[in-house]
Amino acid sequence: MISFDGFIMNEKSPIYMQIIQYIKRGIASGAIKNQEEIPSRRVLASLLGVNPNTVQKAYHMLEEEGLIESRSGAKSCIAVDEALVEQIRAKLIENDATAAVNLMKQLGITKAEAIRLIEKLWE
Amino acid sequence: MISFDGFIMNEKSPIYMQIIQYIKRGIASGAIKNQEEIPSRRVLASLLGVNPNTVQKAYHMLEEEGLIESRSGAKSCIAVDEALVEQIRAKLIENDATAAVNLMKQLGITKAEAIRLIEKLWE
Amino acid sequence: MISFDGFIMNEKSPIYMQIIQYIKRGIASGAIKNQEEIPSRRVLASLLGVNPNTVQKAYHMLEEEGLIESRSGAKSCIAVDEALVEQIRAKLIENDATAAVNLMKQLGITKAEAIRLIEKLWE
Amino acid sequence: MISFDGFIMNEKSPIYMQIIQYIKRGIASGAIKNQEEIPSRRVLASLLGVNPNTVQKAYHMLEEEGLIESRSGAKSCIAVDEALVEQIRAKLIENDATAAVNLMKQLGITKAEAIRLIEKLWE
DNA sequence: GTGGTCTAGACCACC
DNA sequence: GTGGTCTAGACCACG
Repeated sequence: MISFDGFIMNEKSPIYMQIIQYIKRGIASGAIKNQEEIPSRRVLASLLGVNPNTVQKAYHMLEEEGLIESRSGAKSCIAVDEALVEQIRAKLIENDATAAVNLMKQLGITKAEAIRLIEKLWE
Repeated sequence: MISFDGFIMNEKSPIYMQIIQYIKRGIASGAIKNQEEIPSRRVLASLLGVNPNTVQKAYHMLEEEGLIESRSGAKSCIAVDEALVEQIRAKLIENDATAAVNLMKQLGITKAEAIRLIEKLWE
Repeated sequence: MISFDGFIMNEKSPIYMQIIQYIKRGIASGAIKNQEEIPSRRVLASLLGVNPNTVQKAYHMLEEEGLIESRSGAKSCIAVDEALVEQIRAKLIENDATAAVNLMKQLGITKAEAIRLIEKLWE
Repeated sequence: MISFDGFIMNEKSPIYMQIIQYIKRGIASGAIKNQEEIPSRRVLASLLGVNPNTVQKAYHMLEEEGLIESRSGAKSCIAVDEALVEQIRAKLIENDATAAVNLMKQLGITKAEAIRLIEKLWE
């Protein structure tokens, strides 16, 4: 069963999108494995303090992307293969790095300073 | 006159909020100086390809926060105390970089790969 | 034993409601007679390809309306007074036919076309 | 502007579906013409006493079927050509007639009686 | 208990 | 004012 312990909700983006991102990151990082069970709408909704429909929307979109399999009355589970995992991971990494670069550029930092900062923070 | 060259719009948050964030970050980075002029609603709206009302909303909220003031029809930007600006800037940079580092670590990327990625994306 | 041969399921209303309507119409038409036996939940469920609980819900509501009664484990169907049944039937037929006529008139079909269509669809 | 004077809401099917049916029937019967303006979400919602979102759902599905054109900030209007109108009309007529035939069959009426009834009710 | 759908209200961007 | 989206709560069919 997927754990949502590390999930932190912010107000910047839609909740259902944050759930999608959390699960995608989990899959990309290997923390969430194929055929792993996901919490039901109600369980996750009460865990996050949101409406079950918000969770439903996230799950539905993940299902449309082929990352989840749902069967009415049964538990839903993750359905990804290795190639898909790698594809998702590559896309997420590029997005994260691009966003960070843009923010730092905007704050007037130089490339050299940025790299030094990354090196320092990595430890 | 404030430049909006580095402004990149996303669809995740309201546009007026993105404009506010951009100006706040500009002040923090020192790119926007005290008493510097800001584009009129119409000019910025046509520059960003959005509705003048959207720009108006952003300016109005900045005005309420005391970061902008009207002066005989034209608007100008008020920067806060220099030392404070630098302090805020350092904090923002560290936050951004830390967030990026954490996200990339979570996806299982190595430090060397991360730095190579940053260099490539910086142009 | 009540026959469900003519039962056609649609997706517009709840299944249990369709079962209730079918039995009520059967009583009105005289196709279902007083004290006639109804299929058990399981038999009807497998016949219609639905969940036994769905049939159970329909039977329960019919029982509350006094149209069905339990008798030593088996269920039987209670028809109301003969004259009343005929009266209800005439009214239902007229309603159905009037509704169909109005809909088709509204769509600009001629009487002759309508009759030809009915003949064709009747088989 | 499309009139909803003759619209009567029932509880048997979803409200948004009834709105769709009403508009489709209007198009099929010629009562609603191409390029005709449709009421805004709010106007129709307050007219029918339902939530604007329910109207929105109906309009959205009609748009997906290519029967409506929406432009943000502007009025929406009907967008159908002759061939499409005839296609919709044929489909609706068949559905209505089939439903009527099934209901009457279920009430134990004969084909001859049904046709006599239709003829009588048509006047 | 499970997932699926309908209705509702508030907020957003745009004209 | 317009259409579009997010969140919410209730109900349904099914196991």
